[in-house]
Amino acid sequence: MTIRHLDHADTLRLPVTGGPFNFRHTVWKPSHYDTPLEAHTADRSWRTFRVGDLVVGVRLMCEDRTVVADIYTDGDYKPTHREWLRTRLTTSYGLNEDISVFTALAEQVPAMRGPLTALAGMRQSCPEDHFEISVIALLLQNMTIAGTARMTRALLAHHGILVHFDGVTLRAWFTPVEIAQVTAETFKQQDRLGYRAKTLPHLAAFFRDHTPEDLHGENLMEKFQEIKGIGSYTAAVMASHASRDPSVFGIDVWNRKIFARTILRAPDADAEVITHRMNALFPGHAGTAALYLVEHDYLSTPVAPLLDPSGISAWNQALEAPTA
DNA sequence: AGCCAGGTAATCC
DNA sequence: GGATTACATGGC
Repeated sequence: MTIRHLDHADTLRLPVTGGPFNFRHTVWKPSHYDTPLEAHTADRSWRTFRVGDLVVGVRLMCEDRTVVADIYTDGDYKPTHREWLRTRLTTSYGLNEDISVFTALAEQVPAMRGPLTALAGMRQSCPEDHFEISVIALLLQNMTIAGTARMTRALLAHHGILVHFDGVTLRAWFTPVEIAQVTAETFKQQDRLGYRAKTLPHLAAFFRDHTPEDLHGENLMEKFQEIKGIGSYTAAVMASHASRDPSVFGIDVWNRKIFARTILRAPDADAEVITHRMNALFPGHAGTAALYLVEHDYLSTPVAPLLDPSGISAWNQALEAPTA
């Protein structure tokens, strides 16, 4: 179990455009389950990224209308990496996105009053790339959050990269190329993915052979669902998060009840009814509305609460333990 | 001890 | 077609 120590290599100052910005609720989402990929305190966040072969640790803070990203790496950091990271971070957290159209629509909907007030300026976040978010969506299929978190830890412990930077210990994703030769049997026996094990090699091959850019828009969604084990939910999570399509959201048995309760004032409802209602209320922005409804629902009882700064060392020890 | 979970595809009428 | 069921797993 080797650990890689990443050194400070750069500081990026990323301007925020497009109206109000809520740093904390953009970078840390109350509904997101705990992973070794990131850590958050009240005013700063740490997150790992892959830039191809390069492994990068990022510490994020916010000064007024600027996100300050300190970059840590142990590789050969080149100017192209700087530009790639500038683009990746700006896109991942929607720093250049204008959500005023959504806000104007939401102000007309009583059910959105609470979410808008509490979360004003929150934007979609997806530090994962298309492959990584697809793995997460795959692990969410028909599984409890505890089970999804367990499988995520197993995959990252066995196939990811353990890193230490700026006083925190985290893991970084594997790339499609790095797990291309891992068999479904290994994912099943070693990582305990259950029936999802069969899908992961296809996911890796898909994103090894296609860049999301050359399969844009609906074409990507359609091609993606040709993979056995990838259905409308997993594809929608990829589209709404990594492709950042504000009109799309994946419906599952969990958020379905949240939407039914908040929008339809019912304990539950058919997915088709919810989709129709959300699209009618928020044409072109139903995905953003879904994001606000879910995060507001979890704001008072977050799945993975913010760490106290003194809690970071305990976090580190848990990850560095051999069984992590 | 069972259920069943932030789905999907195969099978059945 | 739409309804029903198997799929793997382990936390509660």
